[in-house]
Amino acid sequence: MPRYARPVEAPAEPRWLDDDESQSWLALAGMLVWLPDALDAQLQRDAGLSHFEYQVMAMLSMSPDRTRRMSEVAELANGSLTRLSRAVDRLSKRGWVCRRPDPTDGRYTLAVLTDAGWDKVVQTAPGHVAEVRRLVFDPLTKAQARQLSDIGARIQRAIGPRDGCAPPSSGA
Amino acid sequence: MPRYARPVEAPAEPRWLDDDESQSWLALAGMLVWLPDALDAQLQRDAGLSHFEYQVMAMLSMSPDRTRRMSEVAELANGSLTRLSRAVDRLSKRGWVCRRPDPTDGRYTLAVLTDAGWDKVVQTAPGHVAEVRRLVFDPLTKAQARQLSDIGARIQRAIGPRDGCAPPSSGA
DNA sequence: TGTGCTCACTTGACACTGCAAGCGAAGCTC
DNA sequence: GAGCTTCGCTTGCAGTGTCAAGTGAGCACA
Repeated sequence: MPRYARPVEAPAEPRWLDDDESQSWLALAGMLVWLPDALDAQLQRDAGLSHFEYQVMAMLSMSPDRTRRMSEVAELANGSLTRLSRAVDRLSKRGWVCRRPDPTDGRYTLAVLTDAGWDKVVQTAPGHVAEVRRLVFDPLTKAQARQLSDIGARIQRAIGPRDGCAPPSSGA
Repeated sequence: MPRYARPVEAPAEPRWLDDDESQSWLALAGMLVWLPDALDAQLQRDAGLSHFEYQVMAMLSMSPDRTRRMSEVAELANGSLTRLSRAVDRLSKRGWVCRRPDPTDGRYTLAVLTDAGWDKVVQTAPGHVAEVRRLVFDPLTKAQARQLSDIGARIQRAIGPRDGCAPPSSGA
């Protein structure tokens, strides 16, 4: 395991993790690696989509007129604008999303979910939700699920605001 | 937010997430994106290492003779053999790790942490642990930290064994 | 009007990753 | 001990991500 307990020759003297903490961190670190991986795998297998691409389409599917500015989509999907731009390239090629200049301000670009894109989301969502349920909520007690919500919020608050990204508790 | 609540026209009828679950999932998903990012950022900034590279070196620093077979390192660092091979390429170029054929079986390759690599780990560890503490343990109550350990274990168990990777609870 | 700035986005260069094919070393069978 | 298979690792390639530079629309102020 990575060195989280005190090394033999420590230069500074930070507070090393005790046994409980080490174990928690180990469990968290594993989850951090494997859960996104598992969710991506399900979407890739069943829908040919990355989790990020799915999030982009799912988000558009909940927006008025299935339309939203690129920068808003990027923020809501937890991704950079560059990443979104490339994802929209891919989704456009597949006919699920298209771009359109914002008539009210030519600097903005609107991403629009097409009818085919809507169908794709409607068809993909149940399997994805089922996987989230299977991997996250089924194994946990109700109390743990509630705790998880608080734990996630606290950790995100500690990370602090990412430049240009959603403030701590905006659900948007 | 992505569509985890029921869409207007659902084809199948899975169990959609209720409000509590949606909120938990939202918090978890955000954490899943931002925590690895924040940890990587700290290591990159302070040590010029990715989290994965750090894990590789940290793991070697705890191994007998600072040496271990490539395949073992890959497994312990939660990475593929390809990924490890390339990471060791990079770390070798910087003089922190070197490869050596296993004298007992020429098929294996041993990764060895050099003296310079050891120094690098010793120098990097305190800052990294401090960041883990700042982002994870300081914001949580003791009880939450303990819960997190169980939560992580349950979710990893649900994901199941990844091919060739550590079984559920082997600390190895 | 025009010059220059800012803003939202895209694009080019480059880095990292996984898949699958390739490689040499071991082991197995005859 | 020749030939096949298996094993552990590396490598070519394609895909996706970031950073920084580029583009074009709007805005501000002379």
